Amino acid sequence: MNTLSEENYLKCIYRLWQDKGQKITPTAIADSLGNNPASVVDMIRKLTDKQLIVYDKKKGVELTPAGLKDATLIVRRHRLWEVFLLEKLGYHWDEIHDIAEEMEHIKDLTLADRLDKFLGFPEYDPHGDPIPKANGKMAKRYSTTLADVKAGGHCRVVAVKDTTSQFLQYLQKLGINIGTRIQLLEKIAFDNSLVISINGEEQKTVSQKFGESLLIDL
Amino acid sequence: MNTLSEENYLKCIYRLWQDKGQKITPTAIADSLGNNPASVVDMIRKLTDKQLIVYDKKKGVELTPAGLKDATLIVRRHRLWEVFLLEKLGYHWDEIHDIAEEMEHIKDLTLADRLDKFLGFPEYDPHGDPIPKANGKMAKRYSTTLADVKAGGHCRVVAVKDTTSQFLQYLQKLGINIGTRIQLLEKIAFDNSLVISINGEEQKTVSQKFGESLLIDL
DNA sequence: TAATAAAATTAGCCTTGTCTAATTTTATTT
DNA sequence: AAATAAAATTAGACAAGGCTAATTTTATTA
Ligand SMILES: [Mn+2]
Ligand SMILES: [Mn+2]
Ligand SMILES: [Mn+2]
Ligand SMILES: [Mn+2]
Repeated sequence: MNTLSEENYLKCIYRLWQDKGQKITPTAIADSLGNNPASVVDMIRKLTDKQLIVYDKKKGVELTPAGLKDATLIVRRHRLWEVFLLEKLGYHWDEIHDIAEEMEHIKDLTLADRLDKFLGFPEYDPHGDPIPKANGKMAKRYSTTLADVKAGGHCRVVAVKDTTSQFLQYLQKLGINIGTRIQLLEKIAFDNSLVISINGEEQKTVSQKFGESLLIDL
Repeated sequence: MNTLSEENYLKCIYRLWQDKGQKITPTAIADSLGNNPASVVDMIRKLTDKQLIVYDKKKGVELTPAGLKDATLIVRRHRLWEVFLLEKLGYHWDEIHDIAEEMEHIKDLTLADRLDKFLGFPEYDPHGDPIPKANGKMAKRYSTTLADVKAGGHCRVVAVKDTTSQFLQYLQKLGINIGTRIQLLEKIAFDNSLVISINGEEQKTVSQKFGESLLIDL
């Protein structure tokens, strides 16, 4: 049985592994969790002792099969609870992440499966992230961002890479949701700002960071 | 904001206060939580500093209005989650308490109220305990136990005082639920064992401890 | 390659929440 | 009232999980 902290580290490592296929370093983990690298080194030792990760100076941190299984279950619970909070309790898009951050740690063998069934086996969470099935498999994850679209191109929003309420509320203000159609009218060469048209409406300009936070399907 | 441990202590004090109107001592709290009295003394200091309890050597521990408010909210969340787990996720009577023990600590201002609404504002939890409303008020709590019934008397089970799976599974085996009618046929003078008839069926003998754990309405 | 910068690690400290053992207070019995 | 038992408290320890500051490694840059 893993502690709450161990679970949060596992989930963080899982996310870094999915996001960038890059080397997962103590500093990367520290940045991601808002912790000190020294604390991360301590936890790397604990998780290594529990055989949930392997740490190699060259390759960085990697999840073992056991660690991947544990991490996947935490992600499954997180995303299922997000669906519950949005669909059953009527929370908004930007409110659910932090609550699910706590709920994902509720430990009961059959809870995730019962919740999954109760929710009708959803494939994606409200942010467009695929929900791992009981067997660990999950639907397609998208990786193309709005910033990757070429000028003139059309696309459809399928997921958000950033789940902070700041970003989600900004999206709401712009009228962007999962499924919204966007046309990239122009890329400003100077700072990679993006001029877009949302659902065919009047154009808006958004930053490069914004574009990189929105996952799309062409 | 209270920590998980502080919340568990507050809830424990609340329960001891409701159960017996008696003096709440460090040893009583220690026994109830399975902790050491020395640890309890430490926590009494913390909760006193936070002005959630008042501790008087003569009167024992008492909740302040602020402490009572916090404790009531934890109990509200616990009982609402129990209803959710039983009614929506299909858990059994004896499985829900331990899970709710974790879920009661999820912190979000509107969560209890949303859950309450989603569940249709239930008055009682699956163990027959009244669920505090948002304003802190709650339906009648029963205090008469099967052990208080006089020989020959009839009664109806309204709640269980003990929520351990051992007791609940025993009840299940005997065919006793909330609402079950019981006739007390005889009290054995020797050890206060009770000879009962469940829903008018063949007689069974149960212990005094059993009788004191079952709340009834005459 | 040497100098410098960045990353990783170690050492030592802190808080929370727990424990055991020893001591002091309070209650109960003779 | 004195003796004894029980309860409460203090003192000191420990594990988890975090921090800062110092040091050692590893990468970069000149
Ligand atoms: Mn979390
Ligand atoms: Mn999500
Ligand atoms: Mn609890
Ligand atoms: Mn209950």
